[in-house]
Amino acid sequence: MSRPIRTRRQATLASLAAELGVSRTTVSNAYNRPDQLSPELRRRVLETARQLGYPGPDPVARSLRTRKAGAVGLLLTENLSYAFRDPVALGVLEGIALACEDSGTGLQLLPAGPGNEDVSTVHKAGVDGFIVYSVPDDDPHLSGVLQRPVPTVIIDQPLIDGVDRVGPDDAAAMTAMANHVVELGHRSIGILCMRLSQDRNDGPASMLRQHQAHYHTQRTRLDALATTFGNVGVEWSTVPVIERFDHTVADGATAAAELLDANPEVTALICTSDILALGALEEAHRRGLRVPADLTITGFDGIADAQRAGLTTVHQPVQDKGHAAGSLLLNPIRKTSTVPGSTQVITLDTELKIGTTSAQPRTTEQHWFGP
Amino acid sequence: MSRPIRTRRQATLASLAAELGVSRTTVSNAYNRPDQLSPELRRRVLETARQLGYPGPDPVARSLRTRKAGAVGLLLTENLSYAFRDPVALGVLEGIALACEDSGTGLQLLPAGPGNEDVSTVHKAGVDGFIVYSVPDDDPHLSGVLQRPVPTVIIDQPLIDGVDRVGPDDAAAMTAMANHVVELGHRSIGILCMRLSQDRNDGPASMLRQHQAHYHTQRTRLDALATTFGNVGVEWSTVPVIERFDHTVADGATAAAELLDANPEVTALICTSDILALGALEEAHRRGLRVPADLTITGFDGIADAQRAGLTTVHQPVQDKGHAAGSLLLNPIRKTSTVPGSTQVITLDTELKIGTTSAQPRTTEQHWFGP
DNA sequence: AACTGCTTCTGAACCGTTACGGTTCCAGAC
DNA sequence: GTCTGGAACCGTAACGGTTCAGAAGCAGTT
Repeated sequence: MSRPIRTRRQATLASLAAELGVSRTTVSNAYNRPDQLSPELRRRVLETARQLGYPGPDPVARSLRTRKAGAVGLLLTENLSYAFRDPVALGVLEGIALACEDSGTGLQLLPAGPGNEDVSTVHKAGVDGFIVYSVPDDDPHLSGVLQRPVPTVIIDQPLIDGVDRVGPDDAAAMTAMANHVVELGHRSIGILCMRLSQDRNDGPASMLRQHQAHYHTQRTRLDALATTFGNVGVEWSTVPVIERFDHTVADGATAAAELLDANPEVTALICTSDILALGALEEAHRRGLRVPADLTITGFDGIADAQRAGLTTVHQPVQDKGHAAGSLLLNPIRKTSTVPGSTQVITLDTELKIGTTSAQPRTTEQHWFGP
Repeated sequence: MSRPIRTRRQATLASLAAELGVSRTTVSNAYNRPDQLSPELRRRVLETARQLGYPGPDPVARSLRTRKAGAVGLLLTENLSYAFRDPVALGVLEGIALACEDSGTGLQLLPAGPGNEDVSTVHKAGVDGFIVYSVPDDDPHLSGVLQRPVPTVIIDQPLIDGVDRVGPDDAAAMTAMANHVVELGHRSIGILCMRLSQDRNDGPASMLRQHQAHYHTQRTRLDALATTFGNVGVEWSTVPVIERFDHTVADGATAAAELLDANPEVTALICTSDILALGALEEAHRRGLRVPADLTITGFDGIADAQRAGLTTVHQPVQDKGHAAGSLLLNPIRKTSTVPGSTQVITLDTELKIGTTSAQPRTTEQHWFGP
């Protein structure tokens, strides 16, 4: 098996047609609509194509004419390494890929990492639609995508008028978790959260920063916590919230250390992701704190490692999320909807999973009689 | 933020030029060569574009003219789920993605799963090149790729004349492993290997099947074992080789069980992948066999879990492998090579990692006095 | 006055294909 | 002998850009 020799000038459908003395249409039909010409002629066309080294119709020219690229673009404002290492991102990616596979569509990963200010990659991508995953609402790539006249589906965040969205009900899910912790009797809590905006801030997140967060998901989760704990008399401004730019177990551990150092009275650590919670768990062990006896720790996402660790968390079906987004984009149910501008929103079920890392605080009174 | 209202008919570069009373060239330049027109005119062009809802030059039309798609295709004849679950595949994928990110190129995952007989997805992909990863040498998608007049790089397998390739020296690496096991004194060995061909065969792989294997990598590794052990008097035809179609830890375990049931005299289990070896390890523990005292087990690849388990294995830099393939495709060093048809081959370094799962057989003589 | 050089803009030729709406031909029906 | 209908094939017009050679205008130089 060896590669065909390239002729001086690539053969085209037109040159092949000329060679055969037939019209271009006929050659095109030989490839795309075999029933439109006699088997004999078709055989001749294909045979001559082979001799001339004609590789078949050019995909780009075809795309131009048919207005179909046969691929969707995935925008993820994150280093691609992250997408391949973070279990949640990987699950979503897998779900999307599955949906694409189902419909025979390509999935194009767009290079739009943090360092990449160049939006042109979005403008140059020949795709029939976009899936946007976990992007801050002020991202330039995102506005580039929205300018393109192709359908777009956003996963999780941001929430944009007129754009389809797939995601869990973060507010409800986090409220359920907050209620769980409240019911256990915790009133002295601390929060670990993921990146709130593009500018790195590893440390406490002020109230202002929380409200101005460009990552919608994180903001919603914090709001839900603030509301629920506010209802039982916990003043949110007194609740320590520690932010981490990078999303790793190690960062979760340092965040927990930072929080516990400054607020040793805390009886429950609520984390906006499992990864951070697993880090907190590590840090708790390092300090000799028993979980949940001395410290309650909760996560969010329901990744495999969390289940293994018995973490109390909110499970969300990450793979389904990706698959739903892909299906929404690829299966044009939208055609049935009479209103052209109608937006579809798919809300995914979440489930509060109570594990072995949450329990009543050791002495509920401790807070009142303080040191 | 909301989407621009779509006009009756999408504006094009031509309609925009007409509206402005300038030539198409000028509009094109406004987007692609700002220095070619006065700032004032450029501002007007962009402003009018905004008013008309013109989304900028169509990427497909641009690609047709410039003969650049800005993306490379990844062919992987495997369910995409596999690519996202298998640590080796994931590492390779990450490496490729990194290389693409470096050069601002998109990475298009082609849907070419096992069930997908349709080669048209390969023909329809508008890409500037292909990376082929771990594909059997008789795969129809592969020949589709090779027909396309774009550069192609193959990772691992198959080995095709005139096509660039990136991969380890499997023969040398496996020979090193075989020598290690030979030097420990093992003469009664068993082999667990991955899929040899597209047709499922979970069980013993006959000599014929081994020789006809369509997965070049597996064949090479087996050949290396056969040669090395042949040199010390072990007749290869007597060595049990158990094949598994799916590549999971569970399959490794059942393969080990199958082999050990039929060949209890075996003192060393050489596996062609870490995943299979980890399964074998599980099965050995289940049977109460001590590793390495009762049974030596070796792997191949050097994944993280293997390191954690102390597995004796051959480490190969999977991420580098992907990155090298991407770089080879994207950085056209090829231009410097005078011979147009010259082929580049990058061979990656491997390293024999001796862990805690290999040791001398308990009684080397056992084999000679055997039952 | 002719020449040079620079900036700014234009005209026309592609890029390779498919959609659309035909025309031609011929067998069989009437 | 005309009509009908289907199979086979064709010509033209997009699809939406980029690119290159040059034209026009104008200031400065010799």
